Formats: sequence, C-alpha cells, structure tokens
Amino acid sequence: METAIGVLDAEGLEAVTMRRVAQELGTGPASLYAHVADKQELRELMLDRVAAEIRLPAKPDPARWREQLKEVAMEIRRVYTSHRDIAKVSMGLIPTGPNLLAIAEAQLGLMLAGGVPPKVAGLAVDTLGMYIDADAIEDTFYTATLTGDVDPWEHFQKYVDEIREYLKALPADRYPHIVSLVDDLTDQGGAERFEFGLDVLLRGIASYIEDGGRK
Amino acid sequence: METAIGVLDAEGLEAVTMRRVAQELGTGPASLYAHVADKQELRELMLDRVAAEIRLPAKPDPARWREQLKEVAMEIRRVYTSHRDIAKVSMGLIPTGPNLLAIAEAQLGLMLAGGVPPKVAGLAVDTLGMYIDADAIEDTFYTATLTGDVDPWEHFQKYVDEIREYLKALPADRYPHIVSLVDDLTDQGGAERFEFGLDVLLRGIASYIEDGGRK
DNA sequence: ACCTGAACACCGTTCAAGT
DNA sequence: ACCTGAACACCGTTCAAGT
Repeated sequence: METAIGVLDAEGLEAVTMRRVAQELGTGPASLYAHVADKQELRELMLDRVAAEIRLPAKPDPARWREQLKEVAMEIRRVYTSHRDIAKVSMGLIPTGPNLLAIAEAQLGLMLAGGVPPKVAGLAVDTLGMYIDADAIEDTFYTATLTGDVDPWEHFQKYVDEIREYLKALPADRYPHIVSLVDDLTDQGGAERFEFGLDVLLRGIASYIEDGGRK
Repeated sequence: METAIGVLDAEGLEAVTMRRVAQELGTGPASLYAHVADKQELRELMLDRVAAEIRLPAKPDPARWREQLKEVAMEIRRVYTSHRDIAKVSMGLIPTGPNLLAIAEAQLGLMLAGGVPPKVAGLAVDTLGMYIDADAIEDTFYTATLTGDVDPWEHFQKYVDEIREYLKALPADRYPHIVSLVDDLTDQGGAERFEFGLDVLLRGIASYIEDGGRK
C-alpha cells in the first residue's frame, strides 16, 4: 500500500498499475495477486488508507453542526486533493473501509445533533460525498495525467485561459448569458467555488429542519 | 461518432477504445488519427453528440424557474444514463461543444429569470453540473464494465445487498448511526435519491434570492 | 501461504509510406 | 487530405510451477 500511494502521489492514479507497483517492489505483477483480488481492491485499500489522514471533530456541538459539517467536508477535500486524483476511487463507491465508515458516522452524528430528520441525513451523506468527490476530481483533473517534466499548474492555467478566450469569442446573440458570465463559469477548481457549493448544500439540508419532511 | 456511440451503448465507455472503434469501421487504429487528435477529443465529441438529445424548455417562465431548472436537470440525467457511463466524460470538463453550451445557457437563463444573482448563477451551473454528472456516474458505475452475458441489474442488486448485509453487521457501538440508517445510506442510484439532492441544491440556490449576496 | 516467469489478449500513439 | 501496416511501449489477469 505504501508503495502504491507513493506512485499515486508522484504520478497520479493512472500511473498506479499492477505492473508499476510490482516493479517498484522489485517483483513481477503476478505477485500482487497473492495480496489483493484485483486492481479495484488495491484502489479501495489505497483510498481507505488515505482517508485515515482525515481529522474529525472530537464531538458534535449541536449549536455549531453546520460549521462542523462544513469543516469536515473541507478537511476531506484537503486530504483527497493532497493525494492527486484519489477521489476518483471514492466516486460511486459505498464505503466499507473503517476510516471511510468513521467519516460517514461523524457526518450523520452532526446532522442528527442539528435536528436534521434521519432519512434526510442518510440521503445527505451521499449527496455531500458526491459533491466533495466531484470537486476534488475537478481540482486535479487536468493535472493528473501529466508527466513530471511539465509544471502541472502552468499547464492547467493555460488550458483554462484557452477555454476562457474561446467562450468570450462566442456569438453573444446565441449565448448571451455564457458570454457575460465567462469569468464566473471558468472559475474552476478554486476553494471559493467549493465553499459556495457547500453552502448551497448546507442551506438546503438545513431547510429540512423546520418543516421536517420531504416536500 | 455513430460507431463510437454504438460501442458505448452496447458495452460502456471503457470498451470505446481507438482500436475497437477502428475495428468496427473495418480499418486500423491509426486511421482514426486523421479525424481526431486523440482519445480525449473522441470522447468529448461523443458527449456533445449525446447532449443533442437533451430537450430544453422553449422559454423560461420566471414564476416556474425552479421547476423548469429541475426538469432540465432530470432530463440531462435521463439522457446521460441512457448512454451508459458517458457522464464520466462530462465530469470536470468545461463545456465547449454547441449542445453543452446551449444547456448551460438555458440553465443560466432560468436562474437569472428567477432573480438569482448572476455570480451565484454562474457558480451554480457548475455545482449543478457536478451533481448531475456524479449521480449519473453512480447510477451506471457497477454496470458499466460488465460484459453482455450477465444481467447488469441483477449484478448491481447483488452487490448492493452484499454491502447492506455487511453494514448491518457492523458493531453498533462504534457506528450507531450507520447501522440504524443502512437502508437510507444504501439507497443508491434511484431517481428518488437524485431528486432529493436536486431539491437540496435548488433550495440552497433559491436562498440567495432574498439576501442577494454570498454569506 | 506466498511468490514467480511466461503467456494471453489487449491498450494509445507514432511514423514512414502510400493514394 | 486521408489512410495504412508495422512498430513501440505499455496494460490486467491467469496459470502452472516453484518455495
């Protein structure tokens, strides 16, 4: 696992192949199959090991549940983005590893402490997770498959600038709103954008407290 | 493009390789490079062609902007999930194709008509897109890489049931909330779950109308 | 129980050569 | 401008054989 995460951090998830990890360990690819069933299992084990770095609040404070939930989300994002595109493994996965389970448990605890209806809390864990994963993936998308000799950030900026120019040059009669909002639309991957979406989600979740139901 | 989408629909995005598409066309893989720069460009062209199936409201009705925005989101999800895991291509991509641009334009128009502040609308398009993509990907995640001889739905159900049993057997003292909310947590991929998250997002977006600002 | 070499059936992309 | 064959440098997984 350490070797696999080393390759992940250095070159991204795509570089973590069975053959590459085996090579790094000085052996052949077939040897790994004595320890994991397949590549998917290796990836899930990597994810849960990375998730161990995520720090959770010691105990829920009912008065601050929203702030605490927001902090947890930002902490998950911080850890995920510090390990390249590991969030891709999380996307669509029902958590089973001990560390991922502890995170879900903490999120549920915070929402229940805040008075969010249990059913809403259950669904919201999933929605929140999807949002965090999606944002973490976006954040590292264009830098993930690059080789070490190009500065990833520079490459990413160049890509976004190109798109920005392209969108600005669009016919304003056909895409008036896009043209006038180009800068907001291409403000990808920033922490500000993540916080905005998080606030939207938390406002939405909180709105279920008063009326307590679905509609 | 037709051939590529044919392979996508039949066997999922992973099966859409340069070699496979070329083979389907009765030629060699190198021939494709006369028409697309690389595999990523092929994927983006596939996505925009699929996006042409998405039907948008004829014109925004300011009184019904939330319902209309919700309808658009559900329509995108419907079309994406009808083409296997094509949503994976959309994830993290800034739209540039004409059809994807038309969708973003329509979404912006609806929110602006509803009185959502422009900056919020700009960021919300991105947040909404991430949510739709993430849900569509979840919906097809475990069925995507299966070969034709196994019923994908049956396989998916078996997988979810296994996880459900595993979660139910967890120590209740360590994961009390997870154990008691197993059914809500494992209600993956349904249209109900999607609608819930969508409502959360729309409630959150609407909450910016009154106070008009960020905080 | 763990490891290995060799093989099978694949990949994306390049490039010189053709029409 | 478009297409091709052949090659390069890779993949995940299996399997018989070893320790």
